[in-house]
Amino acid sequence: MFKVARVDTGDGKLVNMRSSIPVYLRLARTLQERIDSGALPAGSRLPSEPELSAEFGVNRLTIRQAVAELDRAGSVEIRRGIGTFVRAPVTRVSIDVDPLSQRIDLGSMHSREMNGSEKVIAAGPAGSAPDDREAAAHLPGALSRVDTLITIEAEPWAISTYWMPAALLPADLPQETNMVRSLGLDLTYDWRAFSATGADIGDAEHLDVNIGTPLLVREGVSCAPDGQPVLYVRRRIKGDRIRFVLNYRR
Amino acid sequence: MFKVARVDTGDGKLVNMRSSIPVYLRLARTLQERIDSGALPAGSRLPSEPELSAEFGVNRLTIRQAVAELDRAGSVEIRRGIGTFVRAPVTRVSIDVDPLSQRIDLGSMHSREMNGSEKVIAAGPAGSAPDDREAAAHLPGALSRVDTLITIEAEPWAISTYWMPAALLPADLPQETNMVRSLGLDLTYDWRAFSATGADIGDAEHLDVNIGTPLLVREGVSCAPDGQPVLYVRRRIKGDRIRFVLNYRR
DNA sequence: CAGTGGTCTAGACCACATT
DNA sequence: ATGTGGTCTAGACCACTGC
Repeated sequence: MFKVARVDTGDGKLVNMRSSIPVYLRLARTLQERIDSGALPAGSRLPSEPELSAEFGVNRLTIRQAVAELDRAGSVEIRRGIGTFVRAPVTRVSIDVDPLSQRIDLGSMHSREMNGSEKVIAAGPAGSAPDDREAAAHLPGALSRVDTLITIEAEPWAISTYWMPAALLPADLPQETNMVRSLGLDLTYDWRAFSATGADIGDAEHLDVNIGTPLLVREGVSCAPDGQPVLYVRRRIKGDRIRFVLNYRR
Repeated sequence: MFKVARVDTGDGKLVNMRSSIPVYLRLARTLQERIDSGALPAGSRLPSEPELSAEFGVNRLTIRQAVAELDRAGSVEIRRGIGTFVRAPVTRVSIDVDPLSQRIDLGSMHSREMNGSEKVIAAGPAGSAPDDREAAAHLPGALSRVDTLITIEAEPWAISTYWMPAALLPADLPQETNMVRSLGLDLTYDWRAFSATGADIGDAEHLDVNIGTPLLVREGVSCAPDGQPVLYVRRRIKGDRIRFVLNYRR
């Protein structure tokens, strides 16, 4: 029923009836419609792969391809050994940020009675990696680089990378730390930027997500009291976790 | 050479030497290392799938699985019928935003001498979809909803969804428009938020990207001069395209 | 035309979670 | 033990690109 329509050209060869849209995509759409229509409500289990394979008359791999699309779209959650389930609409934690001072950060999570920590993954001199080179465009002189993993409630939440003049990196940086505080400077924001990216292999490993998972990127430069830029930070945060809110209401 | 190590248990059965990390992931890492090391510089073509299949002694499908990971990680770009190429580091368009007034938006692209347009995809009353329900939490009364596609230099760039009290939707909304202007109100920002998400099936279709592609989400509520919230906007922007910069320097 | 990546099949076995 | 999703193979054919 969901097979590619084929016609016999007379010489015994079978040719596709070029509906052009591949089966796995039509399948993904069909399943998404069942979700949207309520036939498969949030939390419910999809039929197993062999069941779907039988129902639609296509190979199990084709089914898997369709379900993988729904997974990437965030419509379903695949649990190995158990089944595939319809996701409930995400609710993101909102981080309120004053548009002017911005003095609130992920650190504000601590004040939310959430059990968070920041641990150093790697520290050392910056090299010639693409991101090292970008950092060099924002800060003067030779740079050091520190990578940290922010964990909240025992779950990895974000990866931060800090670049700073080599002289500023504390020699005795503890493995568990609050980077900004450990620099011992009163920093002010120069600029901050928001963008989105997919998890690369390293991100995926540390954050325990699939490669390509959407991440919210927040980066920027901070200045020392004398106005000199001394810190460039790039933070990649699990995209489905968080929302930065800027309030303009007076 | 890259095959799963197996041992004969004596009864003729072969059992995996549980290196536990699947072949396709080890392959992806190997290829990523070749990219990072410069052995495969930006712009260069990877060996074709049959070539990689022969080199590593694994099935072509396993190769494809590895390359697909690199694609999702943004490391390579697959061009059908041509080959797979190492991506250059992305450079994003920076949109400067005054943290206080924020009176700049995607509309600022027009002033950048870029050829942009906003076209209506759909318009009508809001239903009970999850996002419709969220909009209802921000605005009073019965809502209308307008979906638009923002195109710049003939390439789809962003999808916007606007919710507003039904009375406010212009009856003669042109197919090509500037939504905010066509409301004919002097709006001020109540709040704006940034988050990240993966493209769903509809997003992917309109933006011409793969399902799950990271998108930057910018949403918020605007108020009429009398202070009443009258517009809720949610915009999904191709993640690798753009960066919102908030400047704090005085 | 030849070469590239894209889709699909049938079948095997594995890893994980529950019963 | 059973059922779920995860990995891998061998082989076929298709769709697109460039020569």
